[in-house]
Amino acid sequence: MQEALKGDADQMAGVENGHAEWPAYQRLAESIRQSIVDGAYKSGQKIPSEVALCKSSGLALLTVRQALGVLVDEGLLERFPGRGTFVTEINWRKAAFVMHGLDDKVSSEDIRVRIVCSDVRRASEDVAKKLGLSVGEAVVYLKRIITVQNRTPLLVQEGYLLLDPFRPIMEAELASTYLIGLFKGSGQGLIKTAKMFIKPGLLSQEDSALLGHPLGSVVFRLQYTFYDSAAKPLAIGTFIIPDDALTLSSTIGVQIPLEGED
Amino acid sequence: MQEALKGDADQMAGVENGHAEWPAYQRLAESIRQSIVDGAYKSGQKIPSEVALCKSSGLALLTVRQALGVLVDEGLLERFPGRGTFVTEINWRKAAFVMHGLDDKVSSEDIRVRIVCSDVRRASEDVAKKLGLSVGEAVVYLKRIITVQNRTPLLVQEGYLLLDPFRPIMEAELASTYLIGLFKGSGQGLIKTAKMFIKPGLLSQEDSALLGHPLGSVVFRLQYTFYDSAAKPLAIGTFIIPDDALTLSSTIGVQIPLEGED
DNA sequence: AAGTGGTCTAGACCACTAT
DNA sequence: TAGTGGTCTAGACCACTTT
Repeated sequence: MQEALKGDADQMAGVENGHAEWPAYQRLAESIRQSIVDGAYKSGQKIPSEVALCKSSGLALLTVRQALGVLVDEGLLERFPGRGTFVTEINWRKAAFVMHGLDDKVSSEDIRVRIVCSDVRRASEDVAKKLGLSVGEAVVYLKRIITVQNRTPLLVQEGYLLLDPFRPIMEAELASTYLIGLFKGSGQGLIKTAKMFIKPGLLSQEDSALLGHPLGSVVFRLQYTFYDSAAKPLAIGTFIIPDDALTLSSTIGVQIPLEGED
Repeated sequence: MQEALKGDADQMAGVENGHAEWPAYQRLAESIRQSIVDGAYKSGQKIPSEVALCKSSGLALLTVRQALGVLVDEGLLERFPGRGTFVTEINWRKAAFVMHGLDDKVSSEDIRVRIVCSDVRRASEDVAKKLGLSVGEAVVYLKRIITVQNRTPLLVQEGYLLLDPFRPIMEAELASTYLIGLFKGSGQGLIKTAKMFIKPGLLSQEDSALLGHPLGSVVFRLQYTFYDSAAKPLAIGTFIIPDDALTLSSTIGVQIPLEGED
């Protein structure tokens, strides 16, 4: 029924599995992807319309749209109503970077959280502004160090939490791996949004001692703000992460498997 | 025809436009999003099935699926065949960071590229490995500084290109804003993939002079590898970017508009 | 006016998971 | 066995862009 696809089938990389058939929309997506790689569809140029692809592939409109959707998600295609579908021109400045190296370690069970310091402080101008408080209001200051068991310390966390007078924070909660646990009981106030920024930084004397890294090493400074469902900030702070503990990587254009990294 | 949606309509934030009607799948998505924010659908828990949502909304299956797809893309929902659809538990370690501050500046037309140094060198062990060459083969070394007109320098680029004996590189090409121009003529060899890593770094004496920043400032080091359609590396190098010229930011969970940043 | 993508319907069969 | 999401069909109307 779909003889037009037979030609595409041997362009596929993953069909050799035998009894594991790939869905039609994936096969079509791979076929178009190959046309982009080959240069048949050139960067910035228009590719055949949905209807044309329906005819050439023998697939239904929705299936063709599904295939195109895959490639749009991959950033290979851009679609414009009334104009057509175009091959995205590669642009390294539009890259999105994902974090590696932390999740596998931190999500493992043998994590230890050590509280370096925790007390109630008066909000400084900066902290008050970021937490939506008045200067001088009470906040919880927190400094913790997170270690994978039997290993060198992974990161330092330093930040401020809202002080909820109706629910004092327990010492045990402060050692929770997931900061979210801190806000579980607090009324509406579960974390619904997190905003983060990454900046490069230098290790301070205190933090270099805590992390066992040389003074003046370069680090990632991951600044966060956690919000509740009413978009009210609940917590701000910074994760201080040695550069060897975290990788921020990105692949744009046609995805190719990454071999050994350094 | 779709009276069940009327109740959702006033939960919508963007309907006040009047004659600009929102599509049904967006309205349903917003309605589900609100249920997550309100806590009606709790983190990690299962939400009603597609069929149930069809009935309660009066929409067709595909439209419901489209709405759920939106929320999956936003990272609010996760779907598992045979089990159901669940509210994603928020996890800051799964964040993806996008770059700001460069694109608006670099894409503007008044960009100047100044070549600090460019010559043919013998590939070192490291360069040879990354470009897939043998040690000692000839490569083009390149150091450029990129400036927005009448402003302080934006970034320094330092890297190595494959030397194509059939197509000598022109001086004018080396000043191209888009490095891709360098590979336009070179046979098959248009850039099809870019892989990048971000690390924190310190400004060297030479680069601090070029950028007009104090020695020892912290910077982003954006390491890149550009590949052609055969996954052969064409160019490697590093963009050295002062920390005030680039922002890496991420929002996870329910998206809320970001007000003034610092 | 013709072409394009965006939205939407009303069905269908399948593989997988939980019971 | 029942429920769930994944895939797929064959239509339809609309807003928009280009000619």
